[in-house]
Order: sequence, then C-alpha cells, then structure tokens
Amino acid sequence: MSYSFQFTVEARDAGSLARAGTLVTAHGVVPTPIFMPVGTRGTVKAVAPDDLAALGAKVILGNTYHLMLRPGQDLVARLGGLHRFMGWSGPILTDSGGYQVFSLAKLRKLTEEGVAFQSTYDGSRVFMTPERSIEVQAALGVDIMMCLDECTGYPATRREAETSMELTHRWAGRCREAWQRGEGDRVLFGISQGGFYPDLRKRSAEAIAELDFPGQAVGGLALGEPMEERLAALEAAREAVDERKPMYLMGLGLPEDIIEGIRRGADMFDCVVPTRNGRNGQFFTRLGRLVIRNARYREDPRPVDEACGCYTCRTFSRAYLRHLFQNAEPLAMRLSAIHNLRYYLDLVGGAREALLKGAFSGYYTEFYENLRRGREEEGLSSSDAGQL
RNA sequence: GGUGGGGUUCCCGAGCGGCCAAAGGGAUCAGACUGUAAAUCUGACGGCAAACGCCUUCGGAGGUUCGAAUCCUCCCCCCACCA
Repeated sequence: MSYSFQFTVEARDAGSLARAGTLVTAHGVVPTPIFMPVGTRGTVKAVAPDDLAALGAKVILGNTYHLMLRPGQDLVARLGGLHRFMGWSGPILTDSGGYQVFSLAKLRKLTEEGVAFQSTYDGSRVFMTPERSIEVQAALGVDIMMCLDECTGYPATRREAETSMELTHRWAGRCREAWQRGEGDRVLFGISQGGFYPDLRKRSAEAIAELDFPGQAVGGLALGEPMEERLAALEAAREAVDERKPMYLMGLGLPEDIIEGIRRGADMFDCVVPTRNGRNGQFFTRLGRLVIRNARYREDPRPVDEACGCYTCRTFSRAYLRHLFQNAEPLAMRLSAIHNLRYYLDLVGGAREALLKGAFSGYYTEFYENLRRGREEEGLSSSDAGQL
C-alpha cells in the first residue's frame, strides 16, 4: 500500500471491548479513542484552528455535500486543498454526504445510481453518486474519506432496513472501486448499516469487513431510537468488525453515548452536539448538562465547571456567560464551543489514559457516579440509560 | 390659552359594541438539539383550577346598553403644531 495510514492497538480493557490505540495519517498521529469536532463547511463553527489545537483536537470533520456545493471542490483544490484552505494542518476526515441523504430526506430522490439533491443553497439539482462522493473527497485532499451510505432511519421495518442496507453495501463496493483508481495518501472507510435489527447489523458489518477498508464505521445510530436498541445494534456490528482496524462510531453523541461506545470497542467519534448545543446555551460538565440561560445562574460567580481547565472556565463566571447568551453576543458561541469541545476531548483523553493504566472500569464507574451526583446535588440533567 | 393626536396586559403595539384575558413583536421563563439547511426550533407567558369554569384587567370616576377596551360625560396625564 502506498499510503502512510496505519492503526495500532496499545492497550485493551480487561472487562470490556474498550481499547487505546494510535492512528497514523498523512497529516499527523491520532491517539484513540478520539473525538473529532465537526467542521461541516470547512470550519468548526465559532472556533479557529488555533483554538482547536489548544483544545487538543487531533482530527476534524468536513462535509462533502456542503463543500461540494460551496465553495466547490475544484476551488478548494486550486487553493491548495482543504487543509491549507481552512488553515488546519492536522488530519481531516470528510463525511461522504451520506448523512445528508438522511437529514435532507425531503430534498432528495434516491435511486440505485445515486442521490438527486435539491441544493439547500440555491435549490439547483445536484446528483451525488458513490463515485462522485469519492472524487470530491479526493479533490478536497482529506486524509480519511467515507463511503456514501444511506442511514436507515428509525423506526423502519425489517424489509426497509434490509433493502437500505444492501444499497449501502453496493455503494460501498462502488466507492472502493473509485478509490482504488485514485492515488495519494488518503484512505477510505466503509460504513455498515442495518437499522435496529441486530442480525442485519452483524451482516452489514461482515459485508463491509469483507471489502477490507483501512477503517470501518458504524453508521445510522442516534436516529431517535432508545438507548438499548442503539447499544444492541452497536454490539451486533462490533462482532463482525475486523478488530485490527479502527472502528468509527459515526455521529455519536452525548457523553453517555461516547463512554458506552468506547466500552464497546469504538475508537473514533464525532458529533455536532458539543458545538451546536453549546451555541444554544448548553454546557457539558462532569456533573451533567447545564443550561446557562437558566435564571439560577444569574449571579453565579463560579465557572461552568470548577474542575475544567479550558479558557472559558479559567476566565469567566456562569453569570457572565449567561449574560453573553441572554444578549446573543457572538463571543458566547466561541466560549461555549471551547468549553464543550474541551469536555469531549478530555472525556476521550481520560478514557485513553485510564486504558493505558489498566483502569478503565474505574473511569467508567466514576463517569456515571459524577452524573448521578450532578443530578442529585446540583439538579443538572443527564442520562444514565446506558449504564448496564 | 387654542387646535389636533394619544393613554391597552413587563415593554412596543393591534383592537374600536358581543366571536377579547385581548393580534403581532420584544423581553422573560422553560424545554429540545447526536456523520450541522440550526447563533436554530418548541412551549409558557393576569390570577386561581386537573378540568368545566370562576375572578381581576385596557389612565380615573360616572353613565348608556341585555352586553363596553370599544359609545357618552367629566377629570388626570402625554405628544405635536399654533398662540
């Protein structure tokens, strides 16, 4: 293989599938488990690349659908590729546009050949195929490309889930073909689906494993299903995933999803929650979620999280942050993104450290113990649905 | 002093005899958000009640009317222009 990509497992938890490892990409080394901030349009909303670096972010996401439409992959390529264009020199992973097949369901038509989207920017018709997605991702010059897939949705009948899954498999094969015709350092990850039928989940992961991608993702989770079904689907998929390869749990999630994902062997995570919910005034802490606009923080001089070392917590009070949100000040978005991303990065970083020390089960227990304390003593919101 | 226009629920502001506890916006309060069409969206917003509903409210006091935020009289206050 001509690319520099490689994945090494360094430590495993004795009591679960959790593991710590290292991912080597053309643009840098990534310790796992890792959380990847989402930068859909070539920017992680409200933060600059130096903020991300300071937070300890190692890989970030971009989005094929959005960047293809604006500003267009050719323009990005002419300006030196996505890394240079957006000023981020670390690894970049792009979602294929597969999530938009789901989230923009009302604005697209699906066929065997591909997806006809009605552009969310100007309404024009654009056609996305598996080959096209790979071509665009390659032109962007990213480190990790994703196959075009279809998220099944919830609920879905078994028949729907199976039909959708099989389309995703055929598209994975086409993406793989398109990728192999290319060159360079970029790698392609396959994505398994299967809805919320554990046997389909397993079959899908097997089918994707068969195609022998450098990494494997589990997609189509957190689509409205209850936690038990989510975890059952993940466990079923995990059974068939090649464990020598990095496993990417797409789109997850809340802190509870991440800790449960790690426990079930996932190495990579991404989610818009820390940035989006942050922009909407929700701060994540070890003790749970804090809605900064709530009247109870009006004169609260404490930082969001006393134990957090981020710039926001080192510098500002809850009262000040509430004031910024009450007035829709732009700084509110940056400060919340900084805090929430730091929380997520610390969460996975802490898990990694614990794994390297053989202390993951304690870390896991403490995670829920903290949330329980936060609920009972501080009245913060959280969920313990995942603790089994 | 004269003429004209106004005073509506926290604020702005519609309503101009019954369908009005009173449009709409803001503020406030609460909630949602999972590979980002999201600095977005939803709900509450006079009081009591689970609910039927009851009570208090449209500057003040009287009055007309089956019925008044809406009509009449007087009073108080604000704005504009003219003296």
